[in-house]
Amino acid sequence: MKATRIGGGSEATGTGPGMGAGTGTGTTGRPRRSSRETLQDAATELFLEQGYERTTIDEIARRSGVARGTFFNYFSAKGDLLWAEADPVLDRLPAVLAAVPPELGAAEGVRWALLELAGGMPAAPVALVERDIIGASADAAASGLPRLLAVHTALRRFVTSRASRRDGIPAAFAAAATGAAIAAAAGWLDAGSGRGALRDAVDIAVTPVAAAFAPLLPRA
Amino acid sequence: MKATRIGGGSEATGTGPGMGAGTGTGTTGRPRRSSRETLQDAATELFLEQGYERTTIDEIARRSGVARGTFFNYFSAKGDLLWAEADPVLDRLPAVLAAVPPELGAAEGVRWALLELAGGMPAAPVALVERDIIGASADAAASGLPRLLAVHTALRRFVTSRASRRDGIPAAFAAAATGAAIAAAAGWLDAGSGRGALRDAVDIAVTPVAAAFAPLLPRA
DNA sequence: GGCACTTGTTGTACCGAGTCCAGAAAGGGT
DNA sequence: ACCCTTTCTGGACTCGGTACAACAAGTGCC
Repeated sequence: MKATRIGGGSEATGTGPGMGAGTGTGTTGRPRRSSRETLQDAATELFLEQGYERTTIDEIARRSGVARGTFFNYFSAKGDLLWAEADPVLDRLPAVLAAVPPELGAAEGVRWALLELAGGMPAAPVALVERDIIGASADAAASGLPRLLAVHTALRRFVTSRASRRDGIPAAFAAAATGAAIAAAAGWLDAGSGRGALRDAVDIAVTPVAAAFAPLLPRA
Repeated sequence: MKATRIGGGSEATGTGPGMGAGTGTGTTGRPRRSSRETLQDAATELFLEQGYERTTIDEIARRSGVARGTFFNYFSAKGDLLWAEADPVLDRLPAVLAAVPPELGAAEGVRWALLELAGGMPAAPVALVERDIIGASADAAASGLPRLLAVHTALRRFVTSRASRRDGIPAAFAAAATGAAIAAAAGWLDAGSGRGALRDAVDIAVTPVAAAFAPLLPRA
């Protein structure tokens, strides 16, 4: 229950204690009165009404007709509300990296995995559909840091495993690719309704980075 | 006194209210009893003794023989203690970018500015000389986010001003360069005592990124 | 129906970061 | 002496997050 959360990959994405339906024995114990979506909806309402920072967990719980403590059965932090849709996709990154076709080099592999991930992102992810919410609040932005670190860590591990190189290049490439991908995602969110596929935006941003580092990362 | 801190560039680097010595009229009002260094030293001691998270602002203030509230006259947040040496350098970035030789393109200009900045970084920056302190703590890592955003914002502004392009490429390049530079700095810190110049590490990491994006960022 | 067992919910107490503010201390200038 | 400016102090307050013990509400078994 500590889970320093720094390189783990956005734990607590599951459905709180017990994982709801579909876990082993299944249906024993007191049934859940609330649900993730209930809290999510209340929170989104409040965020749109009065902004992220000015909304307290107490209000969210009260509007959901639930005790404050119960909130933390479903979300481990206030900021997790903003990543409800994105987290399941991000959590797939290590698995996707493990599934990278073996004929690809480290750089192409990273690009492949990021595009794969972007393709799986729901069309309207995150409660921050109106991204002004997160953009305007340092607190909200801070909730993105663990995700950023998780992506970076996963990529770095993959790169160092696939390319035999011991200097700073693998980490630099991982960080640069992470940055490019996130910038693409941010721009895609900012583009609003008329935007195209996230995958294309990520492609445009990541491809040059991968191309630049590919010759520097010889096969392991 | 609000200073949302999200795109500003690590404000509150100055010496609290009044800026100490050297501001206009100079020496009027009650003289400062404590100083930034006093608090800094007490904090560093405590961080090394018991770690960053387990050290409270109360303890730092008490060891410095000062009231808790006084701490916030000198640092606007606990995390700022970790960036005392680095912040003044980072704050120079906008000015350095403004001084980029006009014959350089956007990509080369970013590289030039980052190298310039890295060259000015003190040899043992940040209280996190032993970076385990920050690496192990999500809270401590979070204090780096505003700095990261400030760097990214400054670079993005420079790139969009110097290269006429309206799609996601400028932001992607800014983010990739930021990531590469930070990865280099992190690796340099991890290298410990036997490390070379930060400038060289940043050079190695940023150059491929700049080279990749240079052809995509035609002169304005 | 009654019993154990499991799990979710509640309420409360607690901690630490950060804000706010009124009032006291410590100077300088006149 | 008396103003003026600035810092320091101490306390009250908000909010996010943790911990925990008591209670509620189901299931399965006898």
